[in-house]
Amino acid sequence: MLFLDLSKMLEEIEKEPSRLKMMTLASQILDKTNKKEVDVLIYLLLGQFGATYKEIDFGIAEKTIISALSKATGIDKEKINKELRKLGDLGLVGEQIISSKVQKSLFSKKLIVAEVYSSFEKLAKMGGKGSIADKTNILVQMINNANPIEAKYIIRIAQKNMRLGLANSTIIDSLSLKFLKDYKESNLEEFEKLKEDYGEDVERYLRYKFKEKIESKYNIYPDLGGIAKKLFEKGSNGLRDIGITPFVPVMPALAERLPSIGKIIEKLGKSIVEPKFDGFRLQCHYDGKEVKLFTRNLEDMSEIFPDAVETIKKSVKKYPIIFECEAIGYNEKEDKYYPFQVTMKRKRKYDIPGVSKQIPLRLVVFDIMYLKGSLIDKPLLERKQILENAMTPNKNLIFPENIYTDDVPRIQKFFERVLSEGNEGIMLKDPNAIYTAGARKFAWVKYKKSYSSRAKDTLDLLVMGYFSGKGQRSKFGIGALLVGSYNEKENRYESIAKLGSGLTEENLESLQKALSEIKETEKPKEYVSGINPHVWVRPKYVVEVLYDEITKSPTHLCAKDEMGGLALRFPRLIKIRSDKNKVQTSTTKEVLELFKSQ
DNA sequence: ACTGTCTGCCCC
DNA sequence: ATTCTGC
DNA sequence: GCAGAATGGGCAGACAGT
Repeated sequence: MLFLDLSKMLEEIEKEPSRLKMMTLASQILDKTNKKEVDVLIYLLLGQFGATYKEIDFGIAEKTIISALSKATGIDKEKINKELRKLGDLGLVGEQIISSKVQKSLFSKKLIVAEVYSSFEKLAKMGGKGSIADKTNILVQMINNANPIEAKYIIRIAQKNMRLGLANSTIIDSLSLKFLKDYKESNLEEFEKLKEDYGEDVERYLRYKFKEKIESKYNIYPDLGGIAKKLFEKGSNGLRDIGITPFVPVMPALAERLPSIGKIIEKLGKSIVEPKFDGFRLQCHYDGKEVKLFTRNLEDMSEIFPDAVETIKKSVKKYPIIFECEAIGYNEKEDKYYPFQVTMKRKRKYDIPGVSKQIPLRLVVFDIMYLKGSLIDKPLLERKQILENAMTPNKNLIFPENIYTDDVPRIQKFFERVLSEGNEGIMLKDPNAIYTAGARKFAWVKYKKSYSSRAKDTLDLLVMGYFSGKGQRSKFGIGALLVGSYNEKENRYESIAKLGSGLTEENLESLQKALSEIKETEKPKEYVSGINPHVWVRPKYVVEVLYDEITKSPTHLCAKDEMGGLALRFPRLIKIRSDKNKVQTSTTKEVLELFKSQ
């Protein structure tokens, strides 16, 4: 397939707001391809390279692409940056620049989809001294051979962000639609018979059936390209032999959120309540010999946590097995867990043995998906029982404490105790629910302090500047704010966070109006900040900000004299406090006290 | 040999 | 991670 | 309510540049 033809079809999808129509358009692309290249096509649609669980990194992103674009077109980087801030997408910038440079070299050759893909594969493999220049050159070559539309999508592929408004779920829809059409063509008699039973809804019914089937396979074999290929090769039979397999990761179940314990119990009834630990999630596979560990995003971390591997080999008695745990750095001397920032240090390539010793991992095992066969369709209570019989706990591998109840005050007490022990919050689980692989369902609900509508953990912070936005936000010229606290002693404002979550279009519109009138060309002298926003503004506006935690920061400078810098974890806008002025900003002293009281 | 910048379907 | 928006 | 797309702090690693 010509890359130009694909690009034109992608543009159709991009313009289309209705997901049903996107599905139809995507299935038309599938109609034009074959079993040889369908996997590559699916990966390109998703803006991903290879199966979800073994994706390839490019090692290039915005800055390198800007260099390439500059080198390919002769336009200087500053100009490109300016355009980027205006348009909010490098792909659009590339498209615009190429289209304004009318004359295209006579020698430019037509791009082929498979060749574009393999160029990126080649680029991904490069490393070492001079490799950034080499990668840049590959991009330059592709851009030089590209039409404006092609350039747009090449750049977006490089960023792994296609901006089509279509992702996994709609691709699965389009596969099921394609599948339905094929089925109709080859089983016309059977189809007519079904039509007698189901009437005009027969197509929707069948498509939904196909979708469910593909989705359930995807959730235990997270490779849409591979699945599409099997479908193209053998039709629905191609999926028959896909089952949960040790060493192929399962899509993790996700938790919903609700604003109070009462509401959760209303929804779930009597629940299993466990602490929510602040480490990272690990999916563990073991066949009696080898152990493989996958993160929440299905990255293979087996080499990185040798102590966890040993723990599993020592404790797990039954296999082949797939189970799930939270891995947290554990301070043996003081018998408590390290904060997340410390556990994060374990995610490394070098000095693994040294840091393993310094920050040993404890595995808190909470679910099981496989033991000599799939368990994901069994209810949680049954899975828990199987899990506890499959391994022997010890100091490095434990089962979480839990209560089984619908008594809200009792859960509240449990919640508060668990918080005081340094956990993030609690998880409430429906004892009868299956393992909802790949889905955020009300089988599990998480509850943290910051979800409560009564949460008073907000700060009133000064807007010090703003950053231009990407995509939808670029039309407002604002993507995030730089906010800070007031240091009374030094009479200055100190940055504590960037704030980009929680901003509605209404917020953005009013901020755009208000901030445009107080722009400063230079950083105001009463500001202290380690990072520079695209635009500084005079001290004037105050915003109310919710957060989960105050952490020591290497980038923000709140309380820099006392602590070297503090920042907010998960900051989000609650409201613009137009009733407050800059004098009413929360002070650095208050922030320090809150930090110490955590 | 050191430092600063950029990157990561990073981890959360 | 949290949050908003169009469907 | 789903699916998608905005956005956060902070860590180690990989290069580029000096």
